[in-house]
Amino acid sequence: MNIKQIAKEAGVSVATVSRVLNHPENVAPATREKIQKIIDQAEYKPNWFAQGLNFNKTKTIGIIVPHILNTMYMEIAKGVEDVALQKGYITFIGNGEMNSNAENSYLQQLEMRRVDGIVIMFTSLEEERLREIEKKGVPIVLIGENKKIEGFNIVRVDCKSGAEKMVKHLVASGHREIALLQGSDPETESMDIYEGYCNVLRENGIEVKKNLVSQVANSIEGGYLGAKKMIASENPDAIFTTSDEIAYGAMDALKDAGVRVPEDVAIAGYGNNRMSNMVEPKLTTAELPYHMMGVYGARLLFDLIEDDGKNKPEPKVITLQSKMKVRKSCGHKERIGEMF
Amino acid sequence: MNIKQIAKEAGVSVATVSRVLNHPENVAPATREKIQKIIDQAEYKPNWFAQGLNFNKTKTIGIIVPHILNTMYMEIAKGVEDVALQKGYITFIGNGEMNSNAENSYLQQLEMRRVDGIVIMFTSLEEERLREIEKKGVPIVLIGENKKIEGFNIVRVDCKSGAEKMVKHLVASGHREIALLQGSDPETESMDIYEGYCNVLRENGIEVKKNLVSQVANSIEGGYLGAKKMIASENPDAIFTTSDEIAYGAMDALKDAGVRVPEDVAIAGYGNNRMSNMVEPKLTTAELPYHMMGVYGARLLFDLIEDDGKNKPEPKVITLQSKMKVRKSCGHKERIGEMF
DNA sequence: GTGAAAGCGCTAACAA
DNA sequence: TTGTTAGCGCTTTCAC
Repeated sequence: MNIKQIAKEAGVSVATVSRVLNHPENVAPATREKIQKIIDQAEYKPNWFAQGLNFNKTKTIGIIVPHILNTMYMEIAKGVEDVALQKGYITFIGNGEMNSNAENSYLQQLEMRRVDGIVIMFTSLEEERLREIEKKGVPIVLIGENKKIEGFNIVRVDCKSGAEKMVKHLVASGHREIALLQGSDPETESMDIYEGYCNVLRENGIEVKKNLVSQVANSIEGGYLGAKKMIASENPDAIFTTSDEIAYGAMDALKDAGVRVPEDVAIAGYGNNRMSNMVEPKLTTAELPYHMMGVYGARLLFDLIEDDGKNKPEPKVITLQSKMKVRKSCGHKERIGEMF
Repeated sequence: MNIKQIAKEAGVSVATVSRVLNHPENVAPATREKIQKIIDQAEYKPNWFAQGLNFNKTKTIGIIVPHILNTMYMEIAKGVEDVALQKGYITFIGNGEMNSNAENSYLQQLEMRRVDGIVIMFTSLEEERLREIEKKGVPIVLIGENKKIEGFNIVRVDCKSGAEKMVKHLVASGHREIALLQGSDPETESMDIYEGYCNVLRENGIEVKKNLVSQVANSIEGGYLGAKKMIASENPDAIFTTSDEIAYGAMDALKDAGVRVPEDVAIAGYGNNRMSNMVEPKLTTAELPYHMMGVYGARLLFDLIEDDGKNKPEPKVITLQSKMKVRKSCGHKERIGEMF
């Protein structure tokens, strides 16, 4: 069913049908209703391609996530999607696979398919590449910081102060030998956490010991191996990790080594994964506002998309804060952050 | 940059340019190379819409998942995506939100956007609706069974025999008062598990007690509440659940009630979530071949897409088996299914 | 208020 | 081997 058939059936020209679709106010009520009725009962939908060819808009936005199996990224994506859907847009979710190759080829696909905008999370792409896309008129918003990239609209989390809160909590709980298991990606976040960690230790007159800081893979396995190695040579009384997954692995390593958590060693994570109040003991961690990150990111994007292009506004930076979730793994008596 | 400009620059007609794009073998090598060079350095990409208007193909497939935040569904989706990407297709992932309304509106979007095929997981849609889409020429493949729907290509898991294996294991471990916490969706799976559960009990001369079977929400919370209620009135020595999430909740409820797992009550789940060997005690469960479900689903779909349409083959049903993961929550001595 | 027709960028049938 | 041109389905300008 196409516009021609509708026109024929209604005894009007295609132009008139097109008008009731796009500018109904310019059509006489009687004709409009007659045509609309035919459209409705034929369940006629304008051809997507033909429309695109004219409008050059797809009402589609692309999202690139570092990893599709990571719930936190998907929560951000859902935030983006929620806003997009509400605006009548649909989203492509692409798996960045944590490497710039995959990101790149997905980006190319999105570009080819003429998406109206792109949200990229924790990208490992070069600034140069992003500029290229942007220059072609496709607005880009970043979620998650990357120190090597500047001048884009971005939603970031203040990891440094998040880490500071956490380390302060550990120090206040009597810990002094605080180890840091640092995941390698996202790099910027990890480094910010390191900074916050150092700040608070120094403020409290605690020496930052090189041996207590260790780089590990950002995964359960990475945490397991990192913690195992750490306790083999050092005697931390607390372990702070840059992700909850690392913390899970660390917990398991301690358990296997017969070290009690939190009695012997406290553990604190970062990210508040869904499972962090299911592990035993429940994990103290910092909650990131994932969904809101997506929502804000989408809003930034739509500001760009809906911009008439005349005024080139300064790129905006939205900084969100994380929130402490104190649970049992740090030995706190109360169990804040209940099951539900 | 469009095909006309390329043609002009190369001093040929648009047809020739179009040919080097689509049927390069029909172009004289010299012209072909000259044109190709111009295409390359101009980074010319054919207009998506114009191509679509001619081919009426999008090289896009739609995936509808029940819930975007559920890793298992996303793993299946990744299986689909892996195959699709390899074939040069890109995927839309749509959030079904566990209800047919959301599924429906997403489906409509996919249809409008002329996707070449659709994979729907654990759908709650009516068969009627699916037929409609199919009739419009969009191939559909189902992943996850729905007893109310028949006659589609489908990938399913043999949950009944999976449940039988599990209950046999529980019985063999000396349990007789085996409770079943049954999540309400996906409904068919849940009912198949129930069937398997009954079968094995009967085979072993164990009465199926109504009070030991309880319907709960398919979530951690559902499991928590269900287990809490169950142990308030009954004395099960094992609890089998239709999902790992329910099992997590049940574990927590027992813990809160001072009941030891597995010493007092064994717990077995279904699904082998990523966290199931991180909870304490590690959860005995059945592993479903998520990724393969997606891969097989995609293959079925591409069979349909690539079909010339002449022969209408019988819809295929692919049945996959789950695999026991025996861990500590059932009191088994060995810890099969290690950390990694 | 409505219709005729040009044009969006491309493909492919037909002609040369 | 290459060019000319109709046509994919729609929107919109320009006339009436």
